[in-house]
Amino acid sequence: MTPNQISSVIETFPEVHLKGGQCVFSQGQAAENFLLVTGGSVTVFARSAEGKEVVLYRVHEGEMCLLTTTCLIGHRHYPAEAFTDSETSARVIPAKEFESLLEKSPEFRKMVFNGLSERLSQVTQRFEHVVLESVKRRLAVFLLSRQDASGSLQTTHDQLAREVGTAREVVSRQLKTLETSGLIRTGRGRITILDPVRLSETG
Amino acid sequence: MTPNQISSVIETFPEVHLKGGQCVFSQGQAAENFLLVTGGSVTVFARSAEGKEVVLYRVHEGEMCLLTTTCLIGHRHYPAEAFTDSETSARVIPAKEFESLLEKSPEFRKMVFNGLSERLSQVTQRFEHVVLESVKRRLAVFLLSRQDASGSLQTTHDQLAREVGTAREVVSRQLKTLETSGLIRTGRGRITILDPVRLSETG
DNA sequence: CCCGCTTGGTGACATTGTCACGGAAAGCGA
DNA sequence: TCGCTTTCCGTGACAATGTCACCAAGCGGG
Repeated sequence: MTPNQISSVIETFPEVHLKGGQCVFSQGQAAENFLLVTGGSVTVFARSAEGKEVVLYRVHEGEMCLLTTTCLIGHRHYPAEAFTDSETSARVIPAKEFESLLEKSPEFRKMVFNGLSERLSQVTQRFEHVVLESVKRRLAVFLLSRQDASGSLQTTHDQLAREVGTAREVVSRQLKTLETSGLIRTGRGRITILDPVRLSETG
Repeated sequence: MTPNQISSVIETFPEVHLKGGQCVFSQGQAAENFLLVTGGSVTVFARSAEGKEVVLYRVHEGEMCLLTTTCLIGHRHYPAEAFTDSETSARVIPAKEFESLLEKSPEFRKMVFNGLSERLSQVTQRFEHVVLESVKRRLAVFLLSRQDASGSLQTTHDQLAREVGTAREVVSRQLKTLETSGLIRTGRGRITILDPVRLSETG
C-alpha cells in the first residue's frame, strides 16, 4: 500500500470537527478510537490533584494522538487531558480497523512508529529542559519558537506557565525583567519580541 | 510466529555481557543495532552541558533499548547516555534483521510497540512527578519503591538526586529531616526505612 | 600510617514556587 | 452608557528548592 493509498483509506473514516479550546479527552476516559489530526492541533496536558498543569506535547496536522494507543496496548493509567489549540479536525479510526491496518500496511506501521517515537522524543526533550534549564531560558526559547512573522505572539502568562512548567507569577516576573531589559514588550494577552538576538542568549 | 519461536530466533543473535556501571552508549553515538536486555538492567540519563544529569527511564530484563530505534526512525538528535546498573547481558540485533522481524512477525511488532509505549509512559510519569510533586514526596516514593526485603537500600545521595531530578545537597537535607523525624536511618551508602507508613504519607 | 577518593554536611545566597491579595482591562447585558 | 463579571496581570511576603564553596568523615590502597 503506498502512502497515497493509505491516505485514501483514511479518508473513508468519519471526520470530526472541533472548535478551539475544546476538550478532546480527559483523565481516565476509555479509549476506543484512534485519532489522526487532519487540521489544527491538539495539546496534551498532565494535571496534578491540586489542578496544576503542564504541557506534555502537541499533536499537529498529519500526526496521531497516540495516548490512546499506549493506553490500550499497555493497560496503563494515563492521567492526561487534551484540548484543541484552535479549530481542529480529525479522522476517527476504530480500534479494530486500526489494528487491521497495522497488520496489513508497512507504511501505516511506519507512520505509527514515527508518531510514537516523535512523542517520546518530545516528552523527553521537554523533561530535560524543565529539569536542566532555568525558567528564563525556557521562557526565552519558547517565545522565540512561537513568534509570528512580526515577532509577536498572542498568549497569556498562564498559558506560558503551563508550557514551560512553572507558575504564572514566575512568568509575570520574568517577563517583567525581560521587558525592563528592553528585550520584549508586553501587553494584555500579547508579547512582542524586540531583540531576538539578546533574547536567544538569555539564560 | 509464536512468542516461543521469537525467543528462539532472538537467541540466534550474539549476546554481549557488561559489568555494572559500564556505559552502553553515549551522546550522539551512531546507532546501528537494537539491544534486547536479557539480564540485569540499564538506566538511561539525560545530561546537560554543565554535567547535570537526570534519569529518564530504566530498561529491565526482557525489554528493549529503543532509544536507538527512535533515533534511527526519526533522524533525531538524542542527547542521552545509558549505563548498566549491575552486571547485564543483552542480545544484539542488527538493524536489517530488526526491520525484517518487524515485517514478518506480528508478535515481535507487538513487543516493540509495547516497549515504545512503556517508555513513553515512564518518561511521562517521571516528568509529571518532577514538575508537580515536592522533592520530599518524590524521595519518599523512590525509597519505598526500591527497598529490599529488609527495608533498606544501597545508594548514594548523588544517585538519589539523579533519580528524583534534584541536587545532591537537597537530598542530603531532606534525608536529614526524615531521619530526625524517625522515618529512616542513614549511613554511608545506605538507607534503612524505619516507618514505611509515615514515609508513604510524606509530601 | 599517609594519601587520595568518594561520600556526606553545612552555611550563605540565588532562584523558583506558593499564597493571598488587589487592580486593570476586556466583555456583556440592561 | 453604566454596572457587573470575568479574565489577566502585578506584587509583597514567605516557603521550598537550587547553587556554590568548602570542609569533614569514611574507606581503600600503597
